[in-house]
Amino acid sequence: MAFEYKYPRAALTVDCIIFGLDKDDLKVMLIQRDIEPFEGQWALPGGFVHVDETLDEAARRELKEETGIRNVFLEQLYTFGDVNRDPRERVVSVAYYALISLEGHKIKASSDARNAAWFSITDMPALAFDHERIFEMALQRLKGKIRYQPIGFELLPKKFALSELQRVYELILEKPLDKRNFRKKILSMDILKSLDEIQQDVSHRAARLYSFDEAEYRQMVKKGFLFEI
Amino acid sequence: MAFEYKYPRAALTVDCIIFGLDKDDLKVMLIQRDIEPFEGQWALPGGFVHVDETLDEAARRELKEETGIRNVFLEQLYTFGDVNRDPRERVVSVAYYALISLEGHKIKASSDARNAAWFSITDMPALAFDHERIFEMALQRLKGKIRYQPIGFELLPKKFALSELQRVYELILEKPLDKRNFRKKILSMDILKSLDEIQQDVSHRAARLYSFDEAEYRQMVKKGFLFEI
DNA sequence: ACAAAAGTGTTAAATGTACACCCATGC
DNA sequence: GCATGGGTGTACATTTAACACTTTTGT
Repeated sequence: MAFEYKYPRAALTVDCIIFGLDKDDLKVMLIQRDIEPFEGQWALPGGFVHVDETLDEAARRELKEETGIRNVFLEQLYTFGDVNRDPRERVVSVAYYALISLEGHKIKASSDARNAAWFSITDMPALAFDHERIFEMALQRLKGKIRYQPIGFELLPKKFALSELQRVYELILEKPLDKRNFRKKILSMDILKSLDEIQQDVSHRAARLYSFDEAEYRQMVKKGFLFEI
Repeated sequence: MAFEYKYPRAALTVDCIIFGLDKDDLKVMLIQRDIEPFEGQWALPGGFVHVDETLDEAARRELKEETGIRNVFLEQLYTFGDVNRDPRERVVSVAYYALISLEGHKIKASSDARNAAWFSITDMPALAFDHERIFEMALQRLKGKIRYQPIGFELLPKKFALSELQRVYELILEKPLDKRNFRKKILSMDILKSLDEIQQDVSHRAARLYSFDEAEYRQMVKKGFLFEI
């Protein structure tokens, strides 16, 4: 069976930049290609958009297939449509980025036989296609967005210490932040629930744990609140 | 001649939200559809992406065909890919938004026979397809972006008065701004060139004209400057 | 002379920034 | 007892916000 059109059509794919926080390291999941073109090179996970699924659905499907993870932060980044970005034929790719925590649950890197691995964003290999450009744009988006949207939490487990949150910001913004000022600012927003729990298994004084109060945040946004670090 | 593929492929289009500033009115260009579906309804200008042009090129081509204008601010907004957004078949649309000034040069609304017109954003008709959603997102983007990127100038002629710039901000942010504070802030950034020219043909004291100093702005950004209103 | 918008400074309040020590815990 | 990070307050600097009158020009 074949499908016929009057004019040539581009193939449509989604590519995912999956950011995962692993202790003090921000990492990205890459897959080693096992076919030409760019055989053996690392690339962003992705695949074709089915004709009966939305773009978001396609991205979530890919994400699930590659990492087994559902219900994570996933947002459309940009659509890349240079004519020769794929040497085989015209391929337009809608890029998404996801934020997940690698702490606690082990995130499998790929469900099938393909070679997949996490790379620190400071130590990336050469990437196939225009994936370096996609990666750069994702980093820029993350850097910009973390300052005025509460997405830093998405890289942490549900329950986290303030110092962990601070480290997320320092990693992404690439500059040190003052501990007291950071705490003052983030707590003054009243979007964190202070839990009656503390860190476990640390070899020093255990920190109090907090969780992001999304319901409260939404309420406040309705009333005109603007998150800003 | 026909083109055959193993799997069904979505059609790929670009849609443009063309914002034009007309005195105190922010307007959007719409085209009245002359074929089904949604015949007679208003829609965003747009069309198919050719297989040998990039997405940006497709958007600029559409823009030129509809308004005759080149060299304007044009930026990708978002890609819309709901399965049934077009009742005929699967169509994925990459939306772009453009900012232009309607002052001075008369911008033709459409080059061909189609019925095209400018609508104030506060007085929009029902739109075809999911174009209302696209329009809403474009407005949101504009609202957000104008605060931290120097794009307000794009809605004005090259030479403009500070009060005109202020009105752009007031229109888009939907709130009044203090004249003295606004001037202080924008002038303190040193991204405006003060011209030795004044407004012509106004029936009151003529204001000094300014122009956006893009070269200077780029320099400053390199050194870490962040535009913010 | 009046209508319309241009242009101009000061003050108080709020916010941001810099900074250092004691505390609790595990080893 | 010492190493490690947790937790806390204040003073100063900067930024924002509120506010009203004189000037210029065209009619």
